[in-house]
Amino acid sequence: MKHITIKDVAKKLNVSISTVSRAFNNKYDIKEETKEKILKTAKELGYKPNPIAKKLSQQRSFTIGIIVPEFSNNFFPEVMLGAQEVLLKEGCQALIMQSNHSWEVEKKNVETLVNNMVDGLIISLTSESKNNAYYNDLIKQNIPIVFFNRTVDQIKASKVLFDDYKWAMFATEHLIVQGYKNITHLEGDKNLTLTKNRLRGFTDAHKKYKLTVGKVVPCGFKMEDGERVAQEMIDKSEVPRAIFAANDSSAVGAISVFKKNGYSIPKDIAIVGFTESNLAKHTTPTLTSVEQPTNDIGQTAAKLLLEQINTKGLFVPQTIVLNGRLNIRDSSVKII
Amino acid sequence: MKHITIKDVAKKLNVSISTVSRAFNNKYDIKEETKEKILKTAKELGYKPNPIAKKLSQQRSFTIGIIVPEFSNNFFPEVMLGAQEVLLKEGCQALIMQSNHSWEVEKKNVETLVNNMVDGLIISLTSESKNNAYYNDLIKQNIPIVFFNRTVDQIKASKVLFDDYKWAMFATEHLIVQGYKNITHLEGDKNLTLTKNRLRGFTDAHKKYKLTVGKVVPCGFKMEDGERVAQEMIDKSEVPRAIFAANDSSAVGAISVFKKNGYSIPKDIAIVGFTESNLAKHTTPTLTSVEQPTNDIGQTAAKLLLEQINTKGLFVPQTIVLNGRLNIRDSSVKII
DNA sequence: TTGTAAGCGTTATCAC
DNA sequence: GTGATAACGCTTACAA
Repeated sequence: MKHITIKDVAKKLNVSISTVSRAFNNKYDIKEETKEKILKTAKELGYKPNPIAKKLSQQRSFTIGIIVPEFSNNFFPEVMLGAQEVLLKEGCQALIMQSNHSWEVEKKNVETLVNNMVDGLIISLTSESKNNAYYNDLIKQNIPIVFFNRTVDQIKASKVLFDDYKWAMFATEHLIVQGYKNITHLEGDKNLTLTKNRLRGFTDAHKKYKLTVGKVVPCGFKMEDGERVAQEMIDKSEVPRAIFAANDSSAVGAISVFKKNGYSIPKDIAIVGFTESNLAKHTTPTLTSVEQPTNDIGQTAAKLLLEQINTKGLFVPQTIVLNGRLNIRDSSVKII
Repeated sequence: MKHITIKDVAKKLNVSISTVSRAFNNKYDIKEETKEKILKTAKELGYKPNPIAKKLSQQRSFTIGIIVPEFSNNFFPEVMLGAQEVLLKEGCQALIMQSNHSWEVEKKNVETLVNNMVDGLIISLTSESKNNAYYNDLIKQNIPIVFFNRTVDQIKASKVLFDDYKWAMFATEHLIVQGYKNITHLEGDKNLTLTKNRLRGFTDAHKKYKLTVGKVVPCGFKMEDGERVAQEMIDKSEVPRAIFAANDSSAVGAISVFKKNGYSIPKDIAIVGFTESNLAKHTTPTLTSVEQPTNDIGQTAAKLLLEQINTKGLFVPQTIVLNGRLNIRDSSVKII
């Protein structure tokens, strides 16, 4: 497969390659007439600028890297879609990699992307990642990075966050005001800021209503985590009256184990999820959940990153917090 | 951010850049001693080969592009994981793009990847794609492509397929042998081979048992499609006794509408899905579904592609058909 | 075994 | 306005 190059176009028209290059990059003076002529024959010849050569020459790739822990949950795909919308408008391309919940893979992905000269990175950390120093180093090397949702406080970079505290509080409150006592929180992966914030929302909701804070059970974000924890609760005969789960996946996992063991939702156990997934509307009962503005998160992260890239250095890290919504469904309503 | 280059290493050691290059590419003669010396100081200096320059110079990228219609369903992420496993072993990297069910986006993705000098492509077509000519052109240009699952007959390339016919037949048979009559098939997106094959399996299962073939309703692969079709059935009072759905998503969509309208599954309507999703085990009732060997599909596609890349030209397109499994769950059992 | 130099397809800095 | 030409970082004949 032979690529047509700028040279072929130049030769065909008896102009220099620099003229052809100029025709494709509006920033230089060039006679309108020759420009059109070049553009026309370039199209005829099927010329496509080679981005690789452009990258090498410009030391800039017009590509940004996106690293997410997983694709399986539909949260991340939706965020990426949002990011791609704004990147596309700026002529940037997204290079997507998944770290598959492993810090090693995440680090390797970062290196691959940096070596491939991405202009910047949009990252949501794996649950495991503890290497803030690594990222702070990268940032010191002037590699633009924006983090979203899964991040840690110690990293000094722009961030797009969801107010997990506030919405965890709302979610818990929703259970409390309906009169549920003995509410247990299934805690997400530790050492993520969002996990701490959701926990804080959970406890503060109790405090607000002057209730003793419910139990907190380490769980995780996967269905299997929810299944495991629910099974443990049943085995220990410590099944709570209501649950505020780490996320929808763990909630769904827990629900299925509870139901299998004869518990009825919400009659025996009320349950609220987090991070509205496409599951929520289709489980039985339908799942109450906090909806995050996925598309908006992606768009905001991309905008922030592009801004940072274009202002080279003299920018201040920003943290933008976005709003959500509590979708109340059958899994949490009080049956009288 | 200043990258350390081959030059820096060469200067430091007073050797030529070609020697340094050779030290990193074992194929040339080079004194073991100098090689080690170079590798050592390269590491000290923090030298990382620049893949962009390598691509430009070698006209080969050691990157393969993967294009899928979507990430939302967990079928495609699992396939990609499988592909990445084998690619990684060969020192290849995967560049993933989603076409978001649009032929225009798919075409643009292909162009982006080709321009970025991917060594080959692994593609699952969007439902819309009708442009076989486009792909046949690409193949004529010697761009290695392997298609998986979603493909059309007219494209002359290697393919990794699932025997949709066989497993659709098994799925339908499973309903028939339990005594269900009046079985309706929710048909997937038209003009995909797999849709035709599933339909053929559906009809042939009926023929095998000398039954009149059930109704076929055009549906699609999304939850909304299932919801829409179920609602139409209810509105027209044409609710069947059993359903073989296009896939799990459409099955789940249909189930939720039926349940909302007072139908009981499987008592009133038995239902079987296709392409085991993480939903199947967690719906109520749990969903009978055909499980596809996702990881294996990815691995096989990647192997086929690498083989094709390495044998440049003198290879024959292969079609590999993989096997699956019917997971029988509550949604399809006969209640006596 | 090592060095020299041309080339990969662009962009960018000079002249003219 | 346009054309040479030197980068960008690497590979790879060909010489030495």
